[in-house]
Amino acid sequence: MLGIQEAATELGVTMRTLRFYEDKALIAPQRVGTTRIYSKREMGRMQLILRGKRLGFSIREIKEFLDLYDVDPEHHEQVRTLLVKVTDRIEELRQQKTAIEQTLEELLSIERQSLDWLKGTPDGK
DNA sequence: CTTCTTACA
DNA sequence: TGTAAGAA
Repeated sequence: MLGIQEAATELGVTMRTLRFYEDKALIAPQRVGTTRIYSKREMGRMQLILRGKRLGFSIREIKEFLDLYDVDPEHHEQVRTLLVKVTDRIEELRQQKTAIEQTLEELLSIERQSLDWLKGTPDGK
């Protein structure tokens, strides 16, 4: 059981971040009076939240996944939901990748044309 | 001094 | 999410 300061340090986030996710109902640390206590469970959930964020999932998506952790002990529906989200995310990234490649090609084309134009001018360069 | 809440950026 | 302010 850790205090908010220690929990934050261990997770590499700030106390604000922990309170933020609690406000979004992704975690629900115990309370001793008004001070928060972070158990192994909250720490584990935070690890998953942080990873979900790294992978580009929204807080809502992460919450959906996390909530199944309690409702579905065997993690059946949980894994299915995860697979769907992961598949969607992969597709989303592929589209972004294509968009970036197109923009890049367009930019490279302009760069080439500019360079060529410069070659034909007096003080060219 | 540390944590909490609330509000604003 | 950071930061600030006032309470506990």
